[in-house]
Amino acid sequence: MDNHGPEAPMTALKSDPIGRTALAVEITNRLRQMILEGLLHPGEKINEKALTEQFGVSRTPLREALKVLAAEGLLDLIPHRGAVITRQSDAELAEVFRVLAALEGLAGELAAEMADDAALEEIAALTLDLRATYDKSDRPTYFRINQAIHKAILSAAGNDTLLRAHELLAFRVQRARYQANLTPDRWRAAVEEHEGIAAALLARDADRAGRLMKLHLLRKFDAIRAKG
Amino acid sequence: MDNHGPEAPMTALKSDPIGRTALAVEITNRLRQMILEGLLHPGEKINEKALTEQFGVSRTPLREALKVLAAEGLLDLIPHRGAVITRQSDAELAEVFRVLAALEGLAGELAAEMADDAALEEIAALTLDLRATYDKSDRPTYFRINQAIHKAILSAAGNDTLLRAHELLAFRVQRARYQANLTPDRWRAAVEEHEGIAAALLARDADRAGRLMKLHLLRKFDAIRAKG
DNA sequence: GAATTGAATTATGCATTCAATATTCTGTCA
DNA sequence: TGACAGAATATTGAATGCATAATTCAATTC
Repeated sequence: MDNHGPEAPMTALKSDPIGRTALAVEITNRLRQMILEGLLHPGEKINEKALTEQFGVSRTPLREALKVLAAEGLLDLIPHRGAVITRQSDAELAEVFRVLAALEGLAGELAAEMADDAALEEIAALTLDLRATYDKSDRPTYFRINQAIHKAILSAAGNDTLLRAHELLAFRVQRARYQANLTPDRWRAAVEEHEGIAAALLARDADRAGRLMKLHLLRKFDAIRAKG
Repeated sequence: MDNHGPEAPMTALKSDPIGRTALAVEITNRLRQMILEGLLHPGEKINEKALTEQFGVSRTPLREALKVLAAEGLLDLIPHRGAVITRQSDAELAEVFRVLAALEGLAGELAAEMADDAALEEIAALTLDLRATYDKSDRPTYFRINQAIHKAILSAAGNDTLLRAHELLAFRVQRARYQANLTPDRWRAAVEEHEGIAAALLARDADRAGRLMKLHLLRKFDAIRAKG
């Protein structure tokens, strides 16, 4: 698996081979990472000067990075008053999840329609692994495999636009660290849902795969919300 | 109706009352408009100097605007080589439409679930108007009302995240001017689809409203593709 | 003692300047 | 005539500087 993770989103289509990445995109990625990891707290105001000193760059590329992150919805740019990390209300979290559910539903649908057999078998295999980690109560590995499955389905859909739209929204809920808590009931149900999805994919039942993916996301959100 | 249109997307949450908009956002909007209107052609390279002279500003705010538009997917930023208007292949158009269909489907679903009666009745009324313009073969008005209905449903969904995600993708297909041609058959079918959607909304049948909206979009795309 | 006004400070918005890379032009050679 | 090498030019990337708006803080007034 590629290990660049969220700090290098696939936006970088044609970055030149050697480490000659533009400062602005480097800063964008670093800042996004910091926000996602919680080093910068929602509601917190960003001080340009402090960051330029921390990064050792001038304000110009930093400000360009801020514009990009604002476009991604991670920051609010308030005229003459600077950038503020967007705070996410419960209501907004609900909004985002609803959209994510629709997008992942579409991913399931498209994966069932268009993916090649190998991709679907890989997803099925991962789902077996998921069950195994559940049986062993291995939470960290479970989370990893769960992420891998979702990513695999998104990829199998073969729609970069979908991938990008999903990525943007996923950034915004990642901060919620919604995976931190998982009740036994929810855990069991989630595994079963995944098995249902894998089955639908193998059966090439696009409609069912889509519906199950969507439901899976909505249930996941219900579980998060239940915790408060 | 508010008349700021696409040149002032709802990103501007807290713009200060008096006309003191930042240059960078002004330029962003102007440039986006120019791209959407086709004044800047896909594949065309953007010359910063030329644009700074045209707008009468320095390169700094212009470059910030370019970063934002690149984040929106309207431009590709190639290191040391400048910005290029993204050209949309047929494949990409198909991708975007698929996602748009999912998003509008969600909008229909949410509108049926959450909108207040007044909003739904407004949509129903607009749908009657739509039928009337169809009967009169008044294409320009038809297009206007059609747009208004879609916008009204999106708004009725009461999900700003959905609205924003939709807006971003809508920008990208707007350039296709897919409304320019409309066969008699397709036109009739579209009106009927809209009536079905309005009925589902009034019946508060979220599932049906969602499915019909999604289908409506997919059919619209089929019609575009048929033309080539 | 709390509130308010105005000066001092700080931060932001934009323009300008400098540096590095890419592109174009010109002359030479095959 | 066409291809190539190298200089000249243009363009992009980043830093600095300046103007303006916002924030802070102290002094004054009620």
